Amino acid sequence: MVAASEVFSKKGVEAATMAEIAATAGISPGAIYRYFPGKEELARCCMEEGGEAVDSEWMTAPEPGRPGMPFNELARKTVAALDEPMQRAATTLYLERVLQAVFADDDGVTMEEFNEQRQHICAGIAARLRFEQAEGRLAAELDCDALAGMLYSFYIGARMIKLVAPESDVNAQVEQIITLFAAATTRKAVAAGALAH
Amino acid sequence: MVAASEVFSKKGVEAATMAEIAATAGISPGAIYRYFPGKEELARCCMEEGGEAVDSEWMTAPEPGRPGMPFNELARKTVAALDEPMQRAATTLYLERVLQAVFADDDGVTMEEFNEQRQHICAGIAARLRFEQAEGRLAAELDCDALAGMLYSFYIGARMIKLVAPESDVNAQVEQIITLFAAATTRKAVAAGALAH
Amino acid sequence: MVAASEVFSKKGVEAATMAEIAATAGISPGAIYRYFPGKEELARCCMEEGGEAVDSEWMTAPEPGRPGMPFNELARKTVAALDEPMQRAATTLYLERVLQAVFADDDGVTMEEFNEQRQHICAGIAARLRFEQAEGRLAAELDCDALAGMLYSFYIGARMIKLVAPESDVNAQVEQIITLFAAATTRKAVAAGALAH
Amino acid sequence: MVAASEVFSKKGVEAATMAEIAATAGISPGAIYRYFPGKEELARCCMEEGGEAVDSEWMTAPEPGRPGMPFNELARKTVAALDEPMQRAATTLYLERVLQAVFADDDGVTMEEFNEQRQHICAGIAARLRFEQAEGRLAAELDCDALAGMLYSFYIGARMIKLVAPESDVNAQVEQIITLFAAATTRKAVAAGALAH
DNA sequence: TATGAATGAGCGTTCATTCAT
DNA sequence: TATGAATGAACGCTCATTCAT
Repeated sequence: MVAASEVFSKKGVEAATMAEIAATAGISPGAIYRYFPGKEELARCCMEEGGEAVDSEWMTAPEPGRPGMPFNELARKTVAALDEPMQRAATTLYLERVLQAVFADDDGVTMEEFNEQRQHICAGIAARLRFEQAEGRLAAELDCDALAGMLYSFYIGARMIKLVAPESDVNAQVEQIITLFAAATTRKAVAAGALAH
Repeated sequence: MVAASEVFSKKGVEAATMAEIAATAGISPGAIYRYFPGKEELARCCMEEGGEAVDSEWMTAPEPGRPGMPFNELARKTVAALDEPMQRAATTLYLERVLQAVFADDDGVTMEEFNEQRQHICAGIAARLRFEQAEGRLAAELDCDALAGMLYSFYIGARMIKLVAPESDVNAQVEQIITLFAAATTRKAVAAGALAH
Repeated sequence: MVAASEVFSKKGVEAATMAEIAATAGISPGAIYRYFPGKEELARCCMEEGGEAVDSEWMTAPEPGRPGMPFNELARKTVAALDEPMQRAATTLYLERVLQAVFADDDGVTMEEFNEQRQHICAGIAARLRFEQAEGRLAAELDCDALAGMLYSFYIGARMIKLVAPESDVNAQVEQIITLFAAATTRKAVAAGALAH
Repeated sequence: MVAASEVFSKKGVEAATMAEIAATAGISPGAIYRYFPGKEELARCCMEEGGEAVDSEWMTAPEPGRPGMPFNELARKTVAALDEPMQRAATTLYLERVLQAVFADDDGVTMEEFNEQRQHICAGIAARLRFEQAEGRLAAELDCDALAGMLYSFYIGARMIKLVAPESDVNAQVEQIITLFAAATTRKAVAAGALAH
């Protein structure tokens, strides 16, 4: 619901009231419950609305015959999407949900959701990195899983920074990563060339 | 108030009640209002306490005569500190502060604090990276400011991930960065060596 | 409405929702209001349906020429009927009706219905007891009206207990009553016999 | 709370609102929660307030050296207590709770409470009846457990009838029971006397 | 006539805040 | 000054009822 996202991103999930969301949407409070079982689920839906497309693209690993979007291109697209206006709402929602999970007493049940999503995406990133390695575009000695975890952390961090400093140039940052990856690759080629002499 | 910080860290600002804070502090609920005008202000005071021991080391740029801790070592130490138990409380408090700033109606006044801190740290990181470049340990064509922003985002993201997945191996991730940096450096040396032939 | 009775019996009047009644009846919630002005009236109609098959037998007093079923037999049959599965629904509906009457603001108008029914049944029981006395099967010094009231209370109580403890052996309980009645009778005969000496 | 009992007995637990109870008690709604965890517990406390003294007296079985109150006296006292004004509230509360338990989906957890209380009281009644048998004041061939169940049902039923017909003479009914018991006893003595001739 | 989405008042409960002691 | 019982507004949510279709 666009009205819910609007109120959630302006006030936060905790501070937003169902009455205000309903008023913003131009309906009555009770009508919300026809479509969502409660405030919690409404917030979850709002959160999943943003970035789901990009996330799912990372989760589908490339294969030799079906390489999909090259790593560099997908990485650029992912961070470029952070400039979309709705990202702000998605990120604050995500942040609130993380805190809620951290403070929840449900023995980590809620946290498992985040971990599963993270693990899936990290696995997807790692698969793509291994694909790059197989294609000779990434240094073979790099640990793709650790690298994927590092990239995911960077992505999460960048989203948070965007919240506080929307002008931060994440695109330039991802270019540095791409440059580093390229440098780590060509080194071997150059070294091989050097040894050939 | 140390008692307030304790409760805020454990339950979150929203979930913490003045009654519990008072009980933890060993005083009555009413007594809190002698020292703080309300819960909100109490939370703000607790958040401003957030010390930055490691952060400050990054802020002091190295100089030729006083190099301080090498980049790699400081980077390793910084992420190693994420395994300390008190980090969890510090991170949750930090995240809550971010949310508070995002939702605050004070026209970004609170947000400025975050940005100043971030900019200082990023500047410190960039200075150290430039020092590494000057020493020939980092490829000259890398944009140190962008790289610093990327490292800061990674750090912030890693702290969040640690909250949800304490078992995540941030140390391995930072090693990948160090490896990438080293690879990007040696390439030039190797290339230079190759060209020498 | 049979659907309404079904839902009321299963959930109770308060817990039953118009939506569920409508769904059970296979119509829309709004359609109910074509036939009943509201939930309250619907409940009242369902409650008035409560048939009293066994009850009516007690109401018809025996006469010398037309003794009908003997007291003991009818008493046994009455409590044996409490084991029928449909009794549960009938009893809950009865109890809810009692509560409704107690809480109603209609100055006891609703309560009069209960009292009339109770008085008729008690009168029937008393008539049968008097018949037993006349036949010499029940001690003459017993107050049949008080005894009838006691038996009716026992019956109502037993129905309630069956609700909470379906395994309670009401048949054994009624046998005790029959035994007591018999003992109270034979005493006189024995005493008479003794006096005859 | 006397105010709660007043409102509960006038409106019923379901229909009574915490706001009305608070207003009747002359306090604010929130103040109720300082003394009771919620409406449910408040209702339970109100219910237990009535008749607890009598109940507990039945539960303590008599012993040869410590016979306690004779059965007849205690029975008379128990039904005489039904004329106390607060009994009405206690009975309606009890009735509502039974219905609540019947309709609850908690797999009979709530019902167990009623059954335990019932079983304790029935056991107490049976123990007293056995004591009477041992003392020769009650026919030995009577089944004390079944008789106790019958007396308990009568008591529960009488309470309900009092709700609908406060003028019903329960005292006269209990006198019939006492008469029946006495008759069943003396029969044997008389019979023994008769046989002696 | 029947529908079923929408209404909106009202519920139990919480807890930051106050103030008589 | 400190207490802690009391306040009371506000919340998420329900559901009997309505009414445009």
